[in-house]
Amino acid sequence: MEAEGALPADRAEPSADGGTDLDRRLAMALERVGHVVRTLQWRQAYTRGLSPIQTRLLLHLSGRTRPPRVSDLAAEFDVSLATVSDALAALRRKELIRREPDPADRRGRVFALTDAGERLTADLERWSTPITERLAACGEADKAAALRFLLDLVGGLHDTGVLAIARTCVTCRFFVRDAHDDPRRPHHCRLLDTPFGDAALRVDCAEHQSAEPASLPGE
Amino acid sequence: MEAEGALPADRAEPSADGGTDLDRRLAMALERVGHVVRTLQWRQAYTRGLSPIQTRLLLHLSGRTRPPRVSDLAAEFDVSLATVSDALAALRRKELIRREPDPADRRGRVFALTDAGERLTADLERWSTPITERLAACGEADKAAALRFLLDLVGGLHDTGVLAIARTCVTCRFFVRDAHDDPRRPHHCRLLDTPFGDAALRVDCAEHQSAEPASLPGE
DNA sequence: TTTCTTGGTTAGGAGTCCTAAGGTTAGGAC
DNA sequence: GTCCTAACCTTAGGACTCCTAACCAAGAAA
Repeated sequence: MEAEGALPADRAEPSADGGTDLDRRLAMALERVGHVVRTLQWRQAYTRGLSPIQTRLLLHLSGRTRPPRVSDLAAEFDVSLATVSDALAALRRKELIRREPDPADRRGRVFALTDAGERLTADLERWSTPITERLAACGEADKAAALRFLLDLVGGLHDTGVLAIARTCVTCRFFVRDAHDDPRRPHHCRLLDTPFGDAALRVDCAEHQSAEPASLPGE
Repeated sequence: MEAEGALPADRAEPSADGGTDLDRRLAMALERVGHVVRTLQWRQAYTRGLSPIQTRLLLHLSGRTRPPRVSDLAAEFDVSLATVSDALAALRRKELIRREPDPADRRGRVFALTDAGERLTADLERWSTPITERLAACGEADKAAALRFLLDLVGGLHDTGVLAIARTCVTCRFFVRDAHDDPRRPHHCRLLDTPFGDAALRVDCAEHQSAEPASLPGE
């Protein structure tokens, strides 16, 4: 945690090492939030005898339409194959997940929750209740703006290669930003052929298809 | 990662397990951001031969006015004394930090960066450049709103006891929200006796003093 | 076939994180 | 002053994360 200057700065002065003061404080705020998320997930998992990555794997497995492979999960969590393989083995020992050869290519293995895994996962999903309870007090417009801001940020970081995986609207080829005049529902999803607003932006859409040429100058 | 419904929902329908759909998606977005922060810090640290908690300790030590004790650091990072003690020992072996008995109470130990530690820390602080670079493209008003939103969230979670430590304006006894009519600088800091706006909100203020009775109904 | 390549697993090592069991120091009681 | 107890920290032991490197197994190509 970096220190802050002696006086509150509210102008955007470009500073010595990259980013304005506001930008750096915003990054610090994101770090604080990240810490909260980590802590909440950890607490939820610990009492159930699970480790952080095991929890994240279970949560990810739940609600996937098609079961992922080891390499998918490694890319998703930005860790090595070995690490995921290890954690998956632990979950298999606890009989929370099932492993099968990928029917499409029998070198690969795909994973799915067992019934016990489903039940536990439903419980783990409650890690966020302290946050959602707190959010209930916030204004809908503020929340929609925050959602859009955060997704634009992760979308941007995905485009610059920082993040390997991002299945959010703002990186999807079906997404058309500000396609409509209606300020309530400016965006458009070409897959569902529906207009929608910031508050409906998806974080992790099952139908997501990457808009690869996002970094090209033309189009 | 929970799955999302088949249609984009932009109304605030209270859902089965706590929180509206928007609230849950916002929590997921915060998780994504947390993942990005973790990943960036990890990458910055790994090539320097440091582990995540070692990095966080170094960053925290830098720019503290008074050197913290082991128990302070444990509370800060929501881990046990043993864990911090361990990581501090590793940093001491690498001669990045110095340990001394607390002059005020010689049971305690206080820690400060060595010169080598200072130099390395200046480098580690650059973990956030991918984020700040991306933020440079965002509007100042959006960033100020996001900063305020995030700090209100961590402030709220601090009040409800989820987070032990929060040295942000919104939890400080010197902070008066919306004290002035000027929409550019509505808030007031009673310590510095200065009005300021959302964009100047601090994340980790050295002068912070906890506003304890925040949870009381009266006042 | 034989070879190359890709997808996973396993082994070994450093580090995180816990609980439990020491060692010091501080502050009272006597 | 001496003893006791509480506070602060360190160490030990164990499960897990995370890496790299070495290893099998199955598809693809020669």
